[in-house]
Amino acid sequence: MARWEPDARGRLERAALELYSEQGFDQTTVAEIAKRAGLTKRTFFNHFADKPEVLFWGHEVLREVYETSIADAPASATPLDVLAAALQAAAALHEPRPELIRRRHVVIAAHPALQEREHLKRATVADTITSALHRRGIDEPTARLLGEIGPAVFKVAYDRWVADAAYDGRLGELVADALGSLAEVVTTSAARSATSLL
Amino acid sequence: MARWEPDARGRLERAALELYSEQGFDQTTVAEIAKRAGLTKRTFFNHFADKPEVLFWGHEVLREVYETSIADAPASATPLDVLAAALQAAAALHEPRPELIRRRHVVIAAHPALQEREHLKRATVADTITSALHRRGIDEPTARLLGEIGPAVFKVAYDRWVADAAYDGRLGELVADALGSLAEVVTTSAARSATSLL
DNA sequence: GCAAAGTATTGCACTTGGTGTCATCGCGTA
DNA sequence: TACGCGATGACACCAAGTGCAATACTTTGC
Repeated sequence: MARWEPDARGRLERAALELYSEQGFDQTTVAEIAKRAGLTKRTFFNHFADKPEVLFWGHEVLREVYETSIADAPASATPLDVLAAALQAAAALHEPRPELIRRRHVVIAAHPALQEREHLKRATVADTITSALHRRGIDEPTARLLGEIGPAVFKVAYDRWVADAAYDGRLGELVADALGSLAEVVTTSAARSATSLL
Repeated sequence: MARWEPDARGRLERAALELYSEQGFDQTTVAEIAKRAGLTKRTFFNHFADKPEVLFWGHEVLREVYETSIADAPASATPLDVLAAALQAAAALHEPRPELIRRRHVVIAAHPALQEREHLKRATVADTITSALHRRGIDEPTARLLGEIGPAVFKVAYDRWVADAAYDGRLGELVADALGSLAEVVTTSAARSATSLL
């Protein structure tokens, strides 16, 4: 696929992350990104739909990971077990390059427009989970619920992980933690409700 | 606050919703919206930060509702009970004008840029819930978790509600349903885990 | 080797979103 | 009546994003 110089797309991604980091998202123009990558503005828009999109490779891969890990879970697993396994698979995807992900996270945290895009991507992940669960025979409302809960739980763990380099290599643990808290919070309340019925 | 004609802001909101509905978001220019409202493009941007924002009044109110309903919940309530009460309060806020909300929903569903904004607003709601719970003495990680879970559960109910006019006046029930499913899914799995430990 | 076909890149013109600046209008108040 | 203040408008400007046609390079078939 290589033409003039190989990997135009990758060069644009790297140049964009650098410039967004150095100067901020607003202060960086697309022409500037293209120039640093040795290309032109028009070529940038041939590769990416818009200025934010250049930061959001990865999400295609993420969706595939969810899809396959949910499909491959043992038949005996409960719905929540399946979700847990999928979240662990997603965590494993993040572990290898914490520095890169952290740089990206800082850039996104600094600009609402990028957060918007991130949320939208998260929503597509929710849809992916939902239909993958549904495909296992889980009823639609439950699948939807777990599809929404999954990314929510993951975010809680991810936010802690990304905030402190001391957690490097332990995102999986943090995800397990968050799932544990969920169980605790819900069952505590359920127990109380049951009691109050007596 | 009224000057030439009263309620410039409201006129812009109505004109925008109409035009987005009639022609689509992309096909509508800001100049057009302003013209229908009897104003100019510059005035539009004096009232709203950008083109999407004109659809997202409401969210300020929503945040206040969450804040006060969480603060006012009885001291004896479990964290999940508090969240449930807050979600019911939010539901009550939606009930009165289903047609308007539904029109708005259709417009948003038709365009990614608007969905992005919606997701961002939802995230700010999550933050509001988190800090309101934290202020009740609930520990930070649990508060965060519930802050993320809350809007997720609400969305499941809201999506069903908005999809079918037969649910008018029953959003509260749908929210209760979703919370029930959550408890079921989580406790089922917890029971299995406990069993498997024996 | 060479021509043809295909694809990545570019140049250019154009629309629109969004901002800065300054003038103007209409109202409340001294 | 004069003054101040906030809402509106006119104008110029920059950058995002698109459509279209030209060009540079690569690959394929011969």
